[in-house]
Order: sequence, then structure tokens, then C-alpha cells
Amino acid sequence: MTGIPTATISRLVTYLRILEGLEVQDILRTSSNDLAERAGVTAFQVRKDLAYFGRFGTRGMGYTVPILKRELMRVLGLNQTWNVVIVGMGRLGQAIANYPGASDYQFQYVGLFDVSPDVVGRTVRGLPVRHMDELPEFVRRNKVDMGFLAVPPDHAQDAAQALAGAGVRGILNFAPTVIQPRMLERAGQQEISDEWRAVIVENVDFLAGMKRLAFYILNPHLNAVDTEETE
Amino acid sequence: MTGIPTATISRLVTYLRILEGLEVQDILRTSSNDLAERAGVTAFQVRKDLAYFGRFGTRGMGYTVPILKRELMRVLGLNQTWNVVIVGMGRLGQAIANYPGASDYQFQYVGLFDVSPDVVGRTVRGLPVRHMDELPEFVRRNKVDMGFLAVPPDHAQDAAQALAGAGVRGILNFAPTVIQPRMLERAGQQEISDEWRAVIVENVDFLAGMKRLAFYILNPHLNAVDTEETE
DNA sequence: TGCTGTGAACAAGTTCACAGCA
DNA sequence: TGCTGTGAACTTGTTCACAGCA
Repeated sequence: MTGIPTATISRLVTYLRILEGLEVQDILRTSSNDLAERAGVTAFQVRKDLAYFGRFGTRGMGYTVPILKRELMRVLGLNQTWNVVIVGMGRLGQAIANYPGASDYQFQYVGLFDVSPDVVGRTVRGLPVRHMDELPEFVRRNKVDMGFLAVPPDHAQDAAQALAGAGVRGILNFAPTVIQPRMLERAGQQEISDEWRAVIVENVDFLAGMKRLAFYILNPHLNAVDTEETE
Repeated sequence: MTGIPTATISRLVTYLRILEGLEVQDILRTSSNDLAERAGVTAFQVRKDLAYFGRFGTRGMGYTVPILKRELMRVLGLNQTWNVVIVGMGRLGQAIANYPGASDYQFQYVGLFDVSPDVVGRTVRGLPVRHMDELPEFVRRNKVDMGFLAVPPDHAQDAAQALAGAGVRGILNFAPTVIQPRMLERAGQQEISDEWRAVIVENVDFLAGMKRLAFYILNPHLNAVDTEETE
């Protein structure tokens, strides 16, 4: 397959968010120009990004908000339910569990895990915090799709392997560490389905964000100018 | 100036993190190969990234951990103190304030802000939560460099403008919204120094991370393979 | 010899111009 | 006419091969 730029996926998420905003305001029509302005990219870019996945507009008319929204949700896999566990229920894990917005997209927190006796057994958002020992069994039984990793950096690799071994398909890594993918594949997994492929790791690293910000403040001319032109 | 890839900056942050880990383990020497393996990139990439900023190694020998670490800190602007305010002290803002690691790099939280009477006046990590009205005065008096934005999406643009108007140089935006840069520049700023340039915005968006993860789980073959080869 | 530093080759992603359809 | 969809040009970033120095 051709290969779709990673940046395109990030932008699709942005477009979707904008479409939701428009829908709330009962705006029914938009255009590549309008989307571009709101997303801070060029209209060329919007059209190219959408073209990877199909033809969603009408020439001379633009896009119909609900239709494009529905199509983007389909493309991004947001019209299905995703079962999620959070591993690491310190402050960060708790903040994640309580952050609104996740549930909007059928991301359902079904289990919370930690190893510390201080936290295990407590209840967060109505869910008991379980011990990591229970993870493999729990993932299998509850058809868990993703794990959110919010443990300290020095435990991130182990926890990621535990998640991979338990059979999750993807990991959202909040720890400021590179997860070595090599060791993730089927760590301990016995009955590997035909569908099994490498575990996907996506990173969300806010300490890195702080550092990039420091750099660009010192070197503003190197900053991606984000020209937000509109053709 | 030539222009350094944004991705390079992100990778430099990763290299720095790895060097810190090596230093803790009293490992004094490394190489582009070693760094590459740990960072999950190629050794070519490591050398090219470093070459943008200077010559830090010794041919035939590799890199000296403390030296390379010091140089990367200098390049990234992490050998100076950054004064930071957090705007939005809901759960997310509180989690950010309490997250360890920020203070390691001279990122000092000097002020916390919100508008809700439920939060204003309370103390988080030893700092009082102030009302947004006090922001401009506070930023000026305390030489605030950056603002971390942790308000609900529908208030993000206003809060960003308030930060820009108050005179911060950069904003780390945790809200799932595109900040329109157009409106940020010198909103209400009177005495603009020669140094003044556009406010830098860097985004940390974990909802977007969730959605990207969903997409790549559904389309694993489109995932950036992260080959982590080592030449 | 070994590993860095770097110009040149290549690949990926973005911009553009315009064809095509409502 | 107006705005989408898309092949082609271009620009940016990555990979590579190898020169150069300890």
C-alpha cells in the first residue's frame, strides 16, 4: 500500500474536531478553505489529506459537515468501541482516567492497574484499581484493545511488555521513555491469531513538549511558521 | 538560515534523555550506534541530527556522555531557568503541576491561574491559585517565559490570547484545540521590545494520541515502522 | 582500524496548477 | 462559475557512501 503520511492522520483528527465544533453550531456546510483556516494549514493540504481516503465533497459546493464527520470517524476507527486499561494510577493515571473527552469516542476505561499497595484496591471513577498480576487474565476476559501507560519511566518498558504479553493491540505511552518495540512482540503470548501484528505504540510526552518549546523560544526563526494561508 | 527539521528537535530531546540515563549508570562513552539503538532510529539519523548543531564526538571513539549531554542541554536551552505559569487548574492543570520531572530542567512553576471560584484561592504544590485578572501584572513582575494551557477547549483561544497579551514567549497547549496564531501576536502588548517575535505554540494533545492509536491499530501496515536499525 | 561528520542520492511530503464536475 | 480531486513540480527530510581524523 502506498503509505499515508503520519502527519495526515494527526491532521484528520484536527479536521474531525473542527467538524464537531461546526456541527454544534449547526453549520452544515464547509469547504477546504474554511477547514484549512480553522486548522491552520493550507486548503491544498486539506484536500490532499482527504483524498487519501476517498471523495467526500461536491465540486463547486464543498463538504457537508455531518457526512464528512461521519466519514472521518469511520476512517479513524472512532465508530466502534475501544476497551482501554490504564496502567499506572499515580497522579497522571488518575488525571487521565478523569479527563473528559475520552468517553465521547467510545474509548471505555474498563480496568485500572498499578502495583503500589497505596493505590491498589482504591476506586477511581467507579473502577477498582487492580494489581498488575491480574492484567493478563483481565485483558483476555474483557477484550481489551489498548493500554494507556502512565507509570514512572523506569517501569515503562516492563509495563509495556506486560501489556503486549497480555494481548493488547496498542499502547499509548505517557512515560518519557522510548519503548523498545523489539521486545514487545508476543512477549509470552501463546495462541497468536492470524490477525496478530506488532503492538502499536503511540507517544504522548509533555516533558518533551516543554523542551521543544524552550528550544523554539530561543530559536523562533526555526519554528514551523504555521502560515495558515488559505490559497 | 537553513532550517532544522522539527523532528530533529524532538529526537534531540530523546537523545538527551538517553544520555541522562547513561550518566546515572556511570557510562561515560557512547556512539551514534548505541544512541540510535536506544532511541529507535538509525545511526545516520543520530549523526545528522547532531551535525546540525556542531561536532560533539571524536572520530573512531564516539561521544563522551557528559560532554554530549551538556551540549544538547545548551542547544535545547535547558541550562537556564524558565519561569512558567499554568493557566487552568482543573484536574489536568493540577496533574501537570504535580508531575515530577519538570523541575529537573529549571522549569519553575511560579504562578497558577484559573477563573473558577472553586479553585482560585486554593493552594497547589505550595502555590496559591490566582485569578486570571492578575495574570498580566504577574507575568510582567515575575518575568514569566511560558504558559501551560490546561483550560477547557472552548476557553483555550481566549486564555492563549491572555497569555500572549501578558507577554509570555511561548505556550504549551494541552487543550484539544488549534490556537489561531494570528490573534496571538502582541494582543494588547504596549512596550514591545526589539526581541519580541511571534508567540511560540507547542501542542500536547493526548486525545489526538488516542485517536491516532485507534487508526494505527486498524491499519497497522500504515504505521511508521520505526525500524530501529543500527546501520 | 573505527567511528564521526557530511555532501550527494533518494524518498517522502507538501505545494501547486489545473482538469472535471455540480 | 466555484470548489473539489489529483497528477506533476518542488521542497523538505532521510538514507547512504565515503572522506577524514583519532
